[in-house]
Amino acid sequence: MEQQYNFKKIEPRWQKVWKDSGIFHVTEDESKKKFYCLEMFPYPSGKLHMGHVRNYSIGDVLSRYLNMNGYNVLHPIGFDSFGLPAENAAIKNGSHPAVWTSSNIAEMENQLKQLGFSYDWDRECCTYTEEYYKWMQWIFIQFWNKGLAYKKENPVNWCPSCATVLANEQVVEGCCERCKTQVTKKNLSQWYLKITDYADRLLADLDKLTGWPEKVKTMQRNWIGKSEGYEVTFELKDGDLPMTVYTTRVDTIYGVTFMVISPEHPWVEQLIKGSEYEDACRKYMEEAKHLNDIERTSLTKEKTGQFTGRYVINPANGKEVPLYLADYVLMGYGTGIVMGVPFGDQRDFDFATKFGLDIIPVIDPHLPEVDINNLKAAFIAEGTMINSGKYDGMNNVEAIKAIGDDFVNRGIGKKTTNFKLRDWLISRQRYWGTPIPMINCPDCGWVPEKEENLPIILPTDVEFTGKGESPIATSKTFVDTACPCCGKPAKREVDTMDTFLDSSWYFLRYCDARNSEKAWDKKKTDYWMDVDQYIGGVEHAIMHLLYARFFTKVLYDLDLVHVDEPFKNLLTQGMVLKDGSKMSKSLGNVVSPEEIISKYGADTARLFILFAAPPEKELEWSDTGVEGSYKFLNRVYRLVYEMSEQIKGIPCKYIPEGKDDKQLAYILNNTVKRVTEDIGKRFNFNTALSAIMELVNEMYRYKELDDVNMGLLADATDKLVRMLSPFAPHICEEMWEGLGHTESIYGVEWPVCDESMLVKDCVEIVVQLNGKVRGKMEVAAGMDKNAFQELVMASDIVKQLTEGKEIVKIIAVPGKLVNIVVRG
RNA sequence: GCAGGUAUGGCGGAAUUGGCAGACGCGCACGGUUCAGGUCCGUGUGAAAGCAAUUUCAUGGAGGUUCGACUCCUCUUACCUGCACCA
Repeated sequence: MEQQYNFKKIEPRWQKVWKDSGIFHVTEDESKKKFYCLEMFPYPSGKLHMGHVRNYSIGDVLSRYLNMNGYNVLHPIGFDSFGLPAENAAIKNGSHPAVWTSSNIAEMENQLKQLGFSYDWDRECCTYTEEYYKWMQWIFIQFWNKGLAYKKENPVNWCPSCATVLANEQVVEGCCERCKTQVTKKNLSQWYLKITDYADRLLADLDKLTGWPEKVKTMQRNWIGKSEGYEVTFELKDGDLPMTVYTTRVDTIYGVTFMVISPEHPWVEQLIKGSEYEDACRKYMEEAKHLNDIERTSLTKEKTGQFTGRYVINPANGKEVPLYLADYVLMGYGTGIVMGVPFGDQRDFDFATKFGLDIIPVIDPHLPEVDINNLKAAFIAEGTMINSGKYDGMNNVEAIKAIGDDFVNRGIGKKTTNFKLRDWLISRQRYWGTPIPMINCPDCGWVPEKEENLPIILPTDVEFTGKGESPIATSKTFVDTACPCCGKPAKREVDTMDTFLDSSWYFLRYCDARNSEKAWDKKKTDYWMDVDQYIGGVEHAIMHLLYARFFTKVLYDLDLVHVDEPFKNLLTQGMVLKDGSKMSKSLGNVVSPEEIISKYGADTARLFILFAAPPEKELEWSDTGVEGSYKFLNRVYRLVYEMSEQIKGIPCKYIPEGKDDKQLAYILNNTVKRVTEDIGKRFNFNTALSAIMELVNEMYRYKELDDVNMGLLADATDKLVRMLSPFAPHICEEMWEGLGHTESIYGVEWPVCDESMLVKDCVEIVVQLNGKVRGKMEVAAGMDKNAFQELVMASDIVKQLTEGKEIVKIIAVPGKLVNIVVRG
């Protein structure tokens, strides 16, 4: 151990030791309790950013801590390496996406190794490799065989100038990001996975996930969006199309004054044909193609619509109401047709106001402040039915069932459950993704490729122009094939899969990453799954986590895994900010991990990022804060260096004698207790580090005293280095060696708190007068309430405080406080 | 817009079960060390009033519950995240 802390020498040295000894490689070991610690794998965008450093530092502290607690810890890493940016880079530079991706991966692997994370690199998985996407294709075929994959038409963002499909991200203010042409919609036949078949289970099983943050579960519940209601069929005047609406508020049906149909509803064509409003309707439909769902459903956007010239008949009262096209009705939810009740729905209210339609009150809340005949906004509350024929006078909640049941009996209603969740559109008209292993045969239709022919390899004779439907279609070798069923000429699917599929099962592949015979051996997932702790950005709270849960449930039903939920505990980490906003190149407020590592070392970077904020919270980057962490490591290093000379050969045994011995022994053991709880139970690494800092401060004070107990100092030094090692592993290895140990600190036992050192005979308590602190006193610990209260009330402090005042009430909390309520 | 979240000194944050608001760190000030600067060691540091003891105010804002509220309830403001083809 050198006198000076030199991270530039220490860090590469220990990284090499770890690599050469293979210390982070794990195998299934039935004799040990397993722990699967997983961090969301990165997209290889180029270099690591601070969000990655934060995510992986959290995971590394946990992994190292659990390893020291005797667990067999699986801690893998990989790269989510298919996706749009690689393809954009290829279009821009005329290179191949694989070149861009693999050089990024190499760079990021290097950075991860420089940070000293305890990954089992032998299990590394990259989704763009043939050995990974082979099994992705195999899994897709299992979904197909189970009837969970299908093809359906769906409108996509379409740039007419590039003649290509655009991702939402590529649409900027309604225009193509490359050529600025206004984006429109185009119908394409697309692959879907039937996630809606699992909607009920995905919702119900959220209750099982006790280790998930409540906020994430709430977000998932809202996303799945289960609602109970009725489908009611209105009759079309002069036509025979059943105009079926979905409503959760069938009690308001007497307040229907119009009906709205989504502009992309397939029936619109025949509804408007020949009408005097036909041209106006077509124009409106064209305009609707330029807006996205968020804009369309915005409550603040002025409502637009177009009368179709048609009328429908309300089955409740036989009234005719006009039928409009309006973009606030989405084709993707319910039936694509909505009954307009301006009284009870704000969107309908806005629409009716704009188009001069009637507003009929149908519920009277009996509130004097509400004039239901002259509303300024839609009214939503419980009340008594009015203007509703035979239901008048009934409570509106009861009326839902009564009216609904009547429609069911009349054969024009159906009780239904609706989900906001839609089936998962997985096809992408892109190159850089897993090819969908399906073949279209003129005779057999869509058939999957034979399993023995997997993987279907991405062709390399492809042009990247940014134009056309899918780059794969430009390959001369890929498309034409033979039907796996009948052998006749057939064509391959040229679309690739959404990269969210790749990331929906990678945690299973890590369990058996090098298996070339199977996606994974069930014996291995039986041992390692489920993931004990999953850590990642809160921005993935809905989609990725829902898709991974869906996959796990399907694979469970196929008997390929033994768990039906993948992630037992979830930690969602906050973002890293600089000057109050997200670090981004456009804002120019990026601090690169590289910079910090070269200036202060990996240990400082890790320490700062864990100390600056608790993991779930946003973290404000501070350059001076980093310096503080660096100073702290130096302070620890100097202390341990000095101690290593003095405590050589002295056992970590002590009997505290004076006040100072007792104080250090108390702080030492209390620190062990606090740090253990903060890491293991609360994941509050910032307070764990505060506690360690307090211990260091106390050791600095104690060691300068005249009469010190060397056994106590030896124990404090030993425990200090152990406790700090998950946070700053390199410097701790160095100090551990300096203390005379020959084994790596990775895997030595986590220190244990000696409870006998925490027993105090005196506690300081607070005396309050009317809830305000007025004095403090020392009392013996462990008194019962009556004795405690009597003792305190008899004290001089209390006598002084209450002199000449009438005592109204006394609240005594033993060992904590006495609050005296007085008058006068 | 919808959904979810956050708000505490000059700054990052602490307060684990409703019980001493501001632990720990940064910054700042002063002192020591040093030729000097840096490093390092130490002391102080929410605001206002006061020589002081001490008192009053203070956890985005407005109310409420309670002996007692950063913590619970109602309303409100600002900001952050997601919104289904970015990953």
